Amino acid sequence: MQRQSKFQVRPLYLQVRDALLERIKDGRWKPGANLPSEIDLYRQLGVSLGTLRKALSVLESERLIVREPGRGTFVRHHQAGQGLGRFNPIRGTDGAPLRSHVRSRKVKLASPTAAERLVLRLEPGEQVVRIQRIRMLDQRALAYEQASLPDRRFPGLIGREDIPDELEELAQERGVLLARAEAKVRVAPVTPAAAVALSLAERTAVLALERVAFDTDHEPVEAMTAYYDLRDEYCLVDMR
Amino acid sequence: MQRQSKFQVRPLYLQVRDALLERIKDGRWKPGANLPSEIDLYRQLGVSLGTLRKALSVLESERLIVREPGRGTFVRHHQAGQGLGRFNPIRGTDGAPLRSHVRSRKVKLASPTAAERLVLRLEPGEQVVRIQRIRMLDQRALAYEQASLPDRRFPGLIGREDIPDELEELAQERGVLLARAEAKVRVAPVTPAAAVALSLAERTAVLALERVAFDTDHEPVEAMTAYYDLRDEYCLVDMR
DNA sequence: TAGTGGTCTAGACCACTTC
DNA sequence: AAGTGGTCTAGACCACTAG
Repeated sequence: MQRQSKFQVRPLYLQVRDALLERIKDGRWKPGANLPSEIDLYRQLGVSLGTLRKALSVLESERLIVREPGRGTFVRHHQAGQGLGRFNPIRGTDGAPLRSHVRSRKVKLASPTAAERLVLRLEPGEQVVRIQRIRMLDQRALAYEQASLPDRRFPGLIGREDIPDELEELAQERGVLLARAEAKVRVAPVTPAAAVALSLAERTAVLALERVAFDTDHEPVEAMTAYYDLRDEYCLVDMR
Repeated sequence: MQRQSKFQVRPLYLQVRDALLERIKDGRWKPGANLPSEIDLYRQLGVSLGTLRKALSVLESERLIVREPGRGTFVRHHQAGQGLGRFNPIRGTDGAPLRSHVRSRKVKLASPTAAERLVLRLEPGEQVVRIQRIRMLDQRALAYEQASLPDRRFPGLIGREDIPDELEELAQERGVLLARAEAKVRVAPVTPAAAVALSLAERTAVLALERVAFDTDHEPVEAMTAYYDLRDEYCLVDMR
């Protein structure tokens, strides 16, 4: 590691963060794994305890690790079956993430739209995997969504029957570390396909959500468009 | 200050944070003011530099201060005329906060609804100040909003002509430190009053936003309901 | 040139978990 | 009893800003 010098250098604690992140990315430390203790780590890396701890704090604030006093430090992992994940803002009456299930799922390879090329930063000729889902809340159709992922990054999805229904699960399976997602929420008439899926009259006004998810390198991972037929549910926005 | 002991004690750096926050709240350090240097502060408080810096980092992450290397540490303040503030999620086509102006403004004292009593945690008999606004984007009516604030906390608003149009401005004027806001976004038919204000047909589906803003003590400050007639604008949700 | 915040170190003690 | 992460200290050097 390179210490601070009179030349511009990424601070040591960020270099340490990067080095630790690398070990998570390359699979040396898998989701749920227990990291070495802080003492082992700072000796191993040849930095001071304070610097190591600052690096760990960054990873913690990025929600990539969790620290448990007395127990250790662990790579964060997505728990399946917790309802719509961290990157879906729709909440139930009680404010909790919705526990929906997917009824219909279609997967196909396609050429990206101009919008997808842009937000997913695709090279000319790159294809996308499109996944269409109908999400149910008990017996009611809640949402019609269409997610697009770069085929280059998610190969082998086409024939599969057991594609995860949550972005978080799929990302974890592929070792992709999600960092952030950004959604644009609008009121819009349902598209014909969504109207059929949700059993709504044509052009009924629904909540339309366009989401883009990014990984720790700020690279776009998925672009999703979804139409929600909400009753008491709502889209939660938390501002700090 | 009380150091860590074998009894459960709020960590020293959080006690320091509280002490510094107190000086901002009581007006000793006003918005925009330059805090004493870190050296002065840690000597004055009788803690180590590391502890003081940790306290300042907390305040910085709470967006209450800004630190500028080589210049100093300052109490954050709201700049007027920056468009809809930090606690409004509506964005223009370019992703920037909207620069709207208020055309009509009505203020009155009222008895709170049951919902307001709940979210604003009002004592029996407490009154609210209700502010109705029509927000314009150039010549177009963009939003009809109704904000309710506890009269106890914001006295003297009733007769005034120059009530700030942004929550952030009003809070700053009263020395209230905003920390967080939470909004529920739905698709709903416009209310009759909003339909008139926005020149929409009755029961047109619009984006309805219910927002509650909290201060640094987690006390509710304002409850707002707004109806937006959006064109290319959208509600931005950032998830981390 | 003096003053500011940012980084980094080495070492101590603490509360908590686990065996 | 051993090991973990959390807190706290004292002191050093750095880059940057402003008079």
